[in-house]
Order: sequence, then C-alpha cells, then structure tokens
Amino acid sequence: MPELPEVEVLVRHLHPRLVGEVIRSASVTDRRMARPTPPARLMGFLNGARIIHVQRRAKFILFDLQPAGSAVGSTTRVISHLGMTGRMFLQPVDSPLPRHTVVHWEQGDRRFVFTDPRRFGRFTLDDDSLQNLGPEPLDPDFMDCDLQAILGRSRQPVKVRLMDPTRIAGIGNIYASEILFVARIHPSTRCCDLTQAQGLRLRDCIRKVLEEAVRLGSGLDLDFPGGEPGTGGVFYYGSRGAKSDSEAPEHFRVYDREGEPCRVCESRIRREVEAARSTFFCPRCQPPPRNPNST
DNA sequence: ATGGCTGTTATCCG
DNA sequence: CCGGATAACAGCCA
Repeated sequence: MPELPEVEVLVRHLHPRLVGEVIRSASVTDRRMARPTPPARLMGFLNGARIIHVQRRAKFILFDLQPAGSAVGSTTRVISHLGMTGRMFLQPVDSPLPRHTVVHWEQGDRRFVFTDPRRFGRFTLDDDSLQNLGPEPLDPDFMDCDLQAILGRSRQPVKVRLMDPTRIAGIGNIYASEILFVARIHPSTRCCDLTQAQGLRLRDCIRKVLEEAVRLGSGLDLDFPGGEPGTGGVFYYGSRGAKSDSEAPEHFRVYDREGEPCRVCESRIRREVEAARSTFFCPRCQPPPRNPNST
C-alpha cells in the first residue's frame, strides 16, 4: 500500500545505497512494467550505467542514470512506480531471486530487486505520467497554495478529488480518509461547498498527516536480514500486511476501522464507498455538510 | 474452498 | 472536458 509517505521513506532508504553504484547484469523480466519501452532497450541503458540520483515525485520513484560511456552530466531517467504491491530492496547476490521479481540488477556486492506480484507498477523510460502532476504536499511552497482553487468548484466529493494526482500529488485511498478526519471534514462534501476555513484547514492537515507518516516510517529498519521483506524489518507500515504491532508503528485514525471507536469521541467509525473506493470517517467528528441553501 | 475485497492509475465510455 | 466505471493482476481473508 505505498502512498506518498511509504515511497518517501523508501527513497530515503535507497538513495545512499544506490547513488554512485554501477549497474551490472540488469534484467527487466516483464514487458508490461516497462511499457512502452522495450525491455531490451531498458536493459541496454541500465547495464554499465552509474546511478546519479534517486528521488520521489508524487508516488513515482525516479532513477537518474549516467549510461555507460556517456559524458558526465548527461543522464537518462528511469521512471518507476510501485503500483499497489510493488517493493524494492537490496539483498545479498547469493540469495534466491524472490518470486514476482520484475526488475533486478547487481551493484557492488548486492542485488537490487523490484518485486510486484500484481504487476500494477511501472519501470520505464516513458515519462508521460510525470507531465500532469499537481503540487507536492511536502514542498515548502505547498503551504502557500490556495487549496480551494486547486480543488476547484466541482460537485465531486472532496475525498475523490484529494486522490486525483493532477490536483495534488501523492494522496491515495488511505491518507485521503486520514487527512479528512484530522481536518474534520466529511468525505462526501462537494468541493464547491468547502468553506474558506475548511480549505485552509485541509491544506494544513494534508501536510501535517503526510509529514507525520514520513516521520513514523523513518524509524523503521528497511535492511532485511534475509534479504526479503517480512523476514526482518518492514516496508509497508499500514495496518494490512503487518504481521504484528511492532511491524505497524502507524495506527490509523479511521482507515480500515469500520465499527471501531473514534479515537477522539468514541463514536463508531463508518465506512462508505466513494467512486468505488472504501472511505472511512467518524460521523460525529466529521459531520455531513449543512445544505448551503438552508441558511 | 470460493468469492469478495485490496494499495494505483490509465483508459474507456456517456 | 468531466466524471464514473472498468481493467490490469495476485494474494489474502472470511
């Protein structure tokens, strides 16, 4: 369940371990992940390339590579996405290749591995997905943006729009619910009915909730003793997928807590479906919007 | 055991 | 153009 915070934590983990390394024996085993780039072309770029930079944009992970034999300063960018089930980690080169490995290479004495059982992810040279992304919630100037203007005067529920990457980058299904709870805004509130105060509060809560999640995730050890997640540390720190509390440092406020007591007022958390996605909220802390015509 | 649910996003419709 | 539905897929849980 990688959303912005998980991807941010992963990138902070990978950056110092990858930058400066030279890629050997790269293999891209799934052409759907690489589409529309032919896997052979991608492997050609990877082999012998030096990793110059690893960064996050929205939920995308960008690898800037200096291909073998090319001048210093000329880089090629690989755009990757974890989809719903993607994982990236390093393992000893003599470890068995995990199931569902879609990309792997050797660097130094370790192997970089990208696994994705559901194969909703990407690993490609095609940068189209980067063209229409909204502002980054963790950028300093995000706190100056006019969120009401960004969301627009749409009748669409605010929860659905929060998850629209062309409006704001990086908010997925889990954090959309979490953010609206902290902002005390009902998820089905139409964007056009948001008050100015709600717009300001929502912007501040987006930042606050995502920053907090990054901070929680930053304490995790992503070096897995056996070379594979689940054998030691953890990558996903959501409520699903965690085998124990120690593997789930994050306690969601509302997500996946239907029927459980609100941590603020003890009302039962409710689940509703917006645009075919589960949405969780507290009916008391997040009252439905008053009909704007009634006053 | 079967079927319904799941993190994302691109693409298809009306 | 907008918004809703669907598809891509495997695993997990009831």
